[in-house]
Amino acid sequence: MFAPIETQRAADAIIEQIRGQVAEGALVPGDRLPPERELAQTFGVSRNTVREALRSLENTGLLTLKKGAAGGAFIANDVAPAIVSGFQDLFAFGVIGPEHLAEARLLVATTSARLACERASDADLAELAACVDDAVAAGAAGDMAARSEANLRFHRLLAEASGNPILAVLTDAITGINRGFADAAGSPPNRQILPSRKRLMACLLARDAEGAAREIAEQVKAVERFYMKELGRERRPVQKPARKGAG
Amino acid sequence: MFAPIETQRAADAIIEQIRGQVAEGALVPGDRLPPERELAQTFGVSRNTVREALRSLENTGLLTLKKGAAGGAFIANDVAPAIVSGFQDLFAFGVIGPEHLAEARLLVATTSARLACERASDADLAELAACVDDAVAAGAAGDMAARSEANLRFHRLLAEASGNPILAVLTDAITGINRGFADAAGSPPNRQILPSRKRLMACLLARDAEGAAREIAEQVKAVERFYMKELGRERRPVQKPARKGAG
DNA sequence: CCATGTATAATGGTTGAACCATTGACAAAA
DNA sequence: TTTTGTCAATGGTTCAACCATTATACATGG
Repeated sequence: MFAPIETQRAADAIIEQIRGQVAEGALVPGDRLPPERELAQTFGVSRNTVREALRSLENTGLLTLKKGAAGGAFIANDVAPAIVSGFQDLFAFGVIGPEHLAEARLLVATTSARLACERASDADLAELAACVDDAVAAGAAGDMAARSEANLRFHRLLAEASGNPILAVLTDAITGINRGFADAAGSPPNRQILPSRKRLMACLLARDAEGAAREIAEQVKAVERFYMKELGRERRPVQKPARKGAG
Repeated sequence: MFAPIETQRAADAIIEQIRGQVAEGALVPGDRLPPERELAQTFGVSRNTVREALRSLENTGLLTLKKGAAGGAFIANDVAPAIVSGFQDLFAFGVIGPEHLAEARLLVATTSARLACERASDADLAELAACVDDAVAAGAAGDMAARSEANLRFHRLLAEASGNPILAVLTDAITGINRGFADAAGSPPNRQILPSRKRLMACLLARDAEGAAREIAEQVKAVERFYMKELGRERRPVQKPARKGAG
């Protein structure tokens, strides 16, 4: 008969309104919101409350706050970092384990490779090739950090070449978590990676989707094995724990 | 020679510290942070600054703020909603299009089905079966909203049964965006969905991974076609636009 | 003894005013 | 023309106060 009362915080209501305007397309990337003091008047709240809302939206990547004379709150569409840190949080909490990560990485990488075979433009392929060259050069120069960075970038480029931004975001998320492992364990030697990359590039150029998927799957698994060995950490296959209902 | 100066905002530094404690495992879900007033003293900043940090973390799902005597800031691990809304933002900005969504949905659903065949517990299968029954009952009762909800829940349960939480989160994200379509177009009739569900359940019980994947793929595609027809919206296959480098 | 109500204290939610720091634009001076 | 100074706009932060909500302890009445 009667429903429980739920009051909404002022800042949340502001967040909702701004999100709504974005969803409707009334606010597009690059647009600038009125100054905080003006927004406070418009919404009929204090400036602190407005700030809480703006800061939260900035934190999720929806806004960029710039100080100074021509500053203000600008609409950005750089929300990928929020998704990435969301996955990182899930990992930190143990909701996602290394085994889930490995499985997802394999899935995303093979799918990216398959789709990239169908859709990669010449420019994409050139970028991928250049990235491999960078890794070679960095390895030759002994710059391990740069080499590792190039190897991670390769996955990102491959995902972009797939034409599906969702895969690119997921690749970022997975890489973001895996970077911790890479920092701790170092990267596998180039002699383990580079031949695979060469073969993969050949598959991409030949538009051989299954070959490309197989190739990157092998390589991802090899890197997994390397981490496992280096860290002595057990990255066992997914094993479902007992669940709420029952086994 | 000299590097540009970058000052970090106080609130961001606080966010970093709290995130760090969570990542280290020093803070686990359920833990309670000191009151805002105390944190302000500890960090040597004003209470408003502390609040900005706490509010941002609450907004990402890392914290839950409870008011009242035994209230405070509690560590939560409910970050999935943040990931979901992140994807919704990407969709609102047009970074992700319906065609990307359809592709991802197909991928996630088929993968979930395959893995669920290997790993689903009896309890999982029972829940899935019960969910199908719910959809039947809701359909018979003419409660379209409940039926639609049950059908979406089926995907969620299937992803959970896969044993990989990443798939569950992605399912939530995709569902979150798709819900908009479902609200606008209504759901496909049960006669289109239910036979497929029955066949899928049979595959799951028989641990027939390929059959299950094929079955849900067909069904997802059928739903896509339904939306396309109902909304007159063109959900065309992924077609890469001209890119930065060149075509 | 138990149920009910009531005061109290802890805590987040909000306010308003003030000041600082940064930034860009424009004017003034060299 | 180039440099330098000034100024106004804007976010960043602080402080002090008060309100609203909640759990708990305590008193009150049956």
